[in-house]
Amino acid sequence: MVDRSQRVSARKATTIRELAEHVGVHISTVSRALNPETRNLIGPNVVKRVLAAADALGYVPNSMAAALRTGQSRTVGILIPDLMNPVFPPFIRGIQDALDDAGYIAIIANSDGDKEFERVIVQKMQARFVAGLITATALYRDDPAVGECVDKGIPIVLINRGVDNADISAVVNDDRAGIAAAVAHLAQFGHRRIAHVAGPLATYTGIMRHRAFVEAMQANGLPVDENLIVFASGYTVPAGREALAALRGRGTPFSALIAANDQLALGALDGLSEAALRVPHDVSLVGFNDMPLVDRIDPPLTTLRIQHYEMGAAAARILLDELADPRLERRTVMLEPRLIVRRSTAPAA
Amino acid sequence: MVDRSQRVSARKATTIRELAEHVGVHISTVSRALNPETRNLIGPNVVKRVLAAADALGYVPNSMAAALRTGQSRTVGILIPDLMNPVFPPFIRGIQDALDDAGYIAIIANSDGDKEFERVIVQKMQARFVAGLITATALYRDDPAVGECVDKGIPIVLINRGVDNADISAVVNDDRAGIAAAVAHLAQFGHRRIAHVAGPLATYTGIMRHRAFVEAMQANGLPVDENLIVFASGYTVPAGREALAALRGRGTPFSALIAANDQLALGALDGLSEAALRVPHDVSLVGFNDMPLVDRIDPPLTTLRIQHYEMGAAAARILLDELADPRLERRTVMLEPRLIVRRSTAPAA
DNA sequence: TTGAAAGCGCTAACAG
DNA sequence: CTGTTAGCGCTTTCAA
Repeated sequence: MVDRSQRVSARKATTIRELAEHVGVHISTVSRALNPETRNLIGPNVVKRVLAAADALGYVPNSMAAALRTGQSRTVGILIPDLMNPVFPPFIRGIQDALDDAGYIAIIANSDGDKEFERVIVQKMQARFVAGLITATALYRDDPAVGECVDKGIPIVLINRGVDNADISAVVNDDRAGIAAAVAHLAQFGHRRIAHVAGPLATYTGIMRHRAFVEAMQANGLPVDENLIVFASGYTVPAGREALAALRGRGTPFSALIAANDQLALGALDGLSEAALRVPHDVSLVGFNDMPLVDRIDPPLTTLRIQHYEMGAAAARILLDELADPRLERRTVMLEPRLIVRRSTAPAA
Repeated sequence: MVDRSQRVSARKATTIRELAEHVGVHISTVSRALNPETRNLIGPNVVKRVLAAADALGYVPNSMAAALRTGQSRTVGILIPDLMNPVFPPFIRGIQDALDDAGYIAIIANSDGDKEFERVIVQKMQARFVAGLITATALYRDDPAVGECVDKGIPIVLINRGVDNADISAVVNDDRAGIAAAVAHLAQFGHRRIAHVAGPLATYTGIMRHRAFVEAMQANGLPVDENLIVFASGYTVPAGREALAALRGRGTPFSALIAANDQLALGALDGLSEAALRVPHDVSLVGFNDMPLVDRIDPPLTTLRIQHYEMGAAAARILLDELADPRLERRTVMLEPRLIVRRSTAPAA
C-alpha cells in the first residue's frame, strides 16, 4: 500500500517566501527579480541567484495570489453553443494560441443555446475573475449575457454575430462577399432559378446570408422568388432536410441551391436524394463553412471556406488589446471567405 | 464619446464585506451564511437577510480569494494534443459536462505532441492551482508531464493511454474487443489476407491495436504476415497514404485492411485509389473512431465507434472522486466500442 | 449563534 | 538597489 497521505503533503508548493529565505533577501526583492517588468530594479547578481534558486526549488508562482492582489487574472472566457459542433474547435484553437502568446488562458463554456444559462455562465466566469469574454454564440440581438458584460464593463468580443451595440468589438466573416461569390459561380454556370436554405432568422449569420443572397441575385440580374427561399429551424442536418422538403412542397422548380451552412447543405443533400434528384446533375449545391471531410463526401461539396482559426486569433488579439487599454476604440474585423469549387456544382442542364 | 473610465470603475464587484455592512453583521457570519455547508450554524433569519442582500447587490463570490484561502480551486486541467483533431471535442464535452455538475471548470491546453511543452503546460496549470489533470495525450510511456504530476501528488486521469504506473487511474477504450470485432467481420466475409496499418509504436493505441490485431488474426485461424503490417508515422491522413505505399511496396497481396484510426483509413483510401484499387471491390477497409462524416464519404467507412463523450465523462467522474478522497483506489474504466458496418467492407472476391 | 483575528501568496506604494 | 508595510477577498480557528 502506498501512503497517499504523505504524497498529498508533498504537494505543498514552494513559495516566494521560501525562495527569499533561501537566497537571503527580502521577499519583495524576490518578487521583483522574478517579474521581467521589474527585474531591472534589482542587482544582476541577485537576480541570478533568485532565478537559480527558483529553478532549484522548483518554484511555480501562485497565479491565484497574484491575481487576487493585482485584480488581473490573465484568464478570459470563451462562450460557445457547443464544442462538438465542428465549426468551433478552429475558432477556439485560434483564440488559445493567440492568448497563449500573451500568457493568458481561456476557460470554455458551452451554452447549448440556452440564453438563461449563458447568464449563469457569465456570472461563474466573473467569479473566476475572467478579464474578458469572447463569444461565438449565434444569437442576434436581445442577449442578456452580452448586456451584462457591457454593464459591468467586462471587455467582450463577438465572433460572427450582430453588434446592435456599436460599443462592442467583433470579428465577422464577410458573408456578403461569400454569398456573392457563390451566386456568381452558379450564375456563370447558367443557373437562374437558385434557391436558398437560409439559417434561422434569430441568428446573425442567418440574416446576413439571406440578405446577401437577395442582393447578389439582384446584382446578377436573377429573379428573387420568395418561394425559393426557406428558413431552416436550426443549423443542423435534419433542419436542412426539413427545409428542403418545405422547398419542394412549394412546387417551384430550381436548378441550384445555396445553403446557409454545410450542415444544412448535407441535410438538403439527403432530401434531394430522397426525392431522386441528383447532385449536381439535377441540382447544384453550395454550402458554407468548409467543414472537415466535406471534400470527401459524395459528391464533394462546393462551399465557402471561412478563416475560422484566424477569426479566433483576431478576436483574441482584439480582446488582449482592449484589456491592455480599455479606452481603445472598439473595432470590427472582417475576414474574407473563399469559394472552394468542388463537384457538387455543375453547369445548368 | 462614452466615458469608459467610469464604466471600468463600475466594474468593482461587491465583496463580502459590503454585504456584511449592508446586513449589519460580521463578515464571517456572511461567509458562513453563504456557504451551504456552514449555513446551519447561522440563524435562519440572518441567513435569509444575507441571501436577500447578496441577491440585491448582485454579489458574486470571488473564487480566487476562496481558492487562495482554501487551496481548492475547483479547476482541473485538460491536456490534449490538438483540439482541432475531431476525436477530442467529444471527450472534452463529456469532461466539461461532468465537471460542471460538480461546480468545477476546466482549462484546456494543446500540446501539439511536444513533450517538453507539456511539462511547461503542467507547470502553468499548477500555477493556476488546478486540482487535478485529465490527459488524452497519445504517448505511451516515458512521459515527463505525467511523472511530474505523480511526483507532486496531483491527481491525474489518463484517457486512452498506457498506465505503466499502476498508481494512476485511466479510462480506455476496449481496443482488443474493437479490433476483434473488425477481424471477425472481415473473416466472415471470407477475407484471409488482412493487412494492418498500425498507429505509431510510441502511442498506446498504436501498440494496443496492433497487439489486438495479431491476437484476433490468430484467434480466427488467419495467417499473421509481418509483410502485411506497417506502422504509420502518425495518426494523420498523409501518414496513412505513406503507410499504404509502404505496404504495397512489399508486394504481398491483401484483400482487406484495418487501419488504426479513421484518419489513417482515409489516407489508405487515397493510396488505394491512386493504385487504382477500389474499395470495397478490391480491398475492404475498416477504420477506428467513427469520426463525423465518415458515414458520408465515398464509400461510407466501416469503422469502430468509440464512446468518446462517455469516456470523457467517466474520466471526469473518477477525477472528481479522487479529489474528494485522495485515498481512493486508482481504477481503470474500459468502455466498449461498437463496429459500425458500412459500405467500405464487402465479401472477398 | 456570532464576532475577532489571522493569514493564504503575492504585489506595490513608500522609504531608505 | 533593497527592505517595510499594507492589504487583495475570503475562510476558519478560537473565543465569547
